[in-house]
Amino acid sequence: MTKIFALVDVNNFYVSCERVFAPKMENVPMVVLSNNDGCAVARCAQVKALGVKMGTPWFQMQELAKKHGIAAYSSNYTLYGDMSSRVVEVLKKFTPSLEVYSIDESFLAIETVLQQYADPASLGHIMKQEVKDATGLPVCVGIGASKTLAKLANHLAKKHKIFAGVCDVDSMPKEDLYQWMTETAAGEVWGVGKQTAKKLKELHIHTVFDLLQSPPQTMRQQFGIVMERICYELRGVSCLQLEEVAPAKQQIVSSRSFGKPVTLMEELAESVATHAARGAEKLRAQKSVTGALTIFIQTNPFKPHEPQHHQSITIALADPSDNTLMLTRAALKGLKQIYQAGFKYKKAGVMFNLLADKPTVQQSLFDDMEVKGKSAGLMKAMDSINSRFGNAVIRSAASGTKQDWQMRSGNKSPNYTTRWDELPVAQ
DNA sequence: TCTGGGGTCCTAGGACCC
DNA sequence: TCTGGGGTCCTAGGACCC
Repeated sequence: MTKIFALVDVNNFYVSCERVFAPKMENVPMVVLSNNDGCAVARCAQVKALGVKMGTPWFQMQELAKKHGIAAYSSNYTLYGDMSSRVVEVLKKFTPSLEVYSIDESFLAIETVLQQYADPASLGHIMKQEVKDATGLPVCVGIGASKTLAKLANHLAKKHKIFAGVCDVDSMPKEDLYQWMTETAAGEVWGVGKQTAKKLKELHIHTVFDLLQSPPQTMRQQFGIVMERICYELRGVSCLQLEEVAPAKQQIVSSRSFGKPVTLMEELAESVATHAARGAEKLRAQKSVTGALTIFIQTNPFKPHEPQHHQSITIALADPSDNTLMLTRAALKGLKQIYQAGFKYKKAGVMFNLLADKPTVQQSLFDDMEVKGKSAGLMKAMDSINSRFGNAVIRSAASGTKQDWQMRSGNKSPNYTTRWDELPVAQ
């Protein structure tokens, strides 16, 4: 059966969540601010129209805020997480084949349920209405033969009123789709960021339609495997599967910027200990243990004239653990190694490396162990992890570069080997 | 001891996503 | 004065081993 993907995405998610509980804000221009009320992480439609970009520092938009009466809310991630789950519950009633892609987006495989509806767009409109009724949140729905096309459709649904929030590029006449693609910049495509868009422009690829017409194999040579996949996906060849079961995290990070610069070891220790504990909670929530953790502290990169100190250290644990006390102790031990008095620190955090079979040990600390040279240190770290997890696992699963894989598997790509064989020859 | 090529593994960092 | 937090994947190139 031909695959059909739907992407359901909440409009201005954080702002919409706040508005559900503050209806009087419905028509007031507003933003939601990051931690420490530092910068805008969500903007309503009106504020977007004023040209305020994602991540704009709040202090930089004071004048604009005064002029247009922009309200600012501090973020409440517990609320957003809860609202997110409610949306997913509503969508799961349509099909269990659902991938929660982010806090405000889900992909659904809808080909098996389509016969119950007049057409895909009708299904989209019903989803939209049911989410609105159950949660109060407005969503847009994009429908297409690949995830990338569903993303593109969702973009069109959001941007052009004519779609009324639901756009199905799969049922659309080809001339119409090509017209929309001609009117949409290549940089809007999922996976094409700023740098890539710039490079594309140099090759006179400006619009989505231009990109569609570029041969995938050629694009692979110029941009790599990610771009090749994008090109196929735009042509309706689905290369990205629905991931219904969220894979376990490969790393868990807890970090925060400080409201004010921090110079004292004790204050950093307090922060690092908190992050270790938070990370440990996340670990236990996904039933994982970590074999190594990285502690990092940073000065303010926005003040390049001030002395900068970005330092991190990775510690291999004697035993993989999810224990708060153990992890906190290790984190503080690491902090002591990298802390230097006299710097104004602006951020601190802890990262857990979860891949027992693919450890990332940059710099290891071993008591009573003289490590000569980087490589010797790494090998000792590897050996110490090997001895706990078993050699076979680590050695056989060691990561490979593209070149390694090409040699091992006969010039196939590492992550898409099975899929690759299924791809039809491009027209 | 010197020399070189091929294979392997890892790091660092870029780019992207929300 | 004030500038988010949490992720993934890919690649170039260095270090090392045989």
